[in-house]
Amino acid sequence: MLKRDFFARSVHEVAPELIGATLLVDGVGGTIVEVEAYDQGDPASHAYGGPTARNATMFGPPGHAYVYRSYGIHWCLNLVCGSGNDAEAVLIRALEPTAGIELQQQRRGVEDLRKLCSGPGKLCQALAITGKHDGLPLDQLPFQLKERREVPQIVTGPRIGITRAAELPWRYGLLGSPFLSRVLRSA
DNA sequence: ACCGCGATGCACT
DNA sequence: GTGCATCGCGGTG
Repeated sequence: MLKRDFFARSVHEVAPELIGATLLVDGVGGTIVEVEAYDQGDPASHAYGGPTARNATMFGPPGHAYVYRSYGIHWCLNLVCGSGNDAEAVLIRALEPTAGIELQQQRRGVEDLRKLCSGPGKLCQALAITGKHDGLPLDQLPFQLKERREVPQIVTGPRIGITRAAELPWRYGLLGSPFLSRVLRSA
């Protein structure tokens, strides 16, 4: 299990190490295959411009979940990193489903495994992550984060769906995975 | 393969 | 009022 110390480092160290780790919420989830890093002073980050009610969790201690509503419809999950109060977080963008697949299919209304968790909004729907998870510690139920066993091959590229600082190659993916939100070519 | 759009909430100007 | 760290659908190559 990943402990809080794991997250108490620069988001740029933590983000690539999350590829291959296992994320479960109430026993449902899979292998992390795609993430994005957002750091302090990043114009694309919710924390850019200082603390607000929405981003308060990002300014709190590492090892906690930051969950926000996206486009009024979806939820997105971040894992807070850094030494504390420095507003760094990793956006979880895609999983390869491995646990509770039937439940995920039911929640998503789709059968195709590649469509269950291939996007930040999709995986929150599949794992039933909502605003009530915002601020919860990652080393306690309902969360379970398991360290990867082997170092996977990782591809980097620009982040997705942002306009500011879009050129920064802070998206990390598992090489060749069919469960990514979009194809990732080396940058 | 890409492009446009609507749904819907809320932080911020 | 504007702009999103999105998704799914329908249109066009």
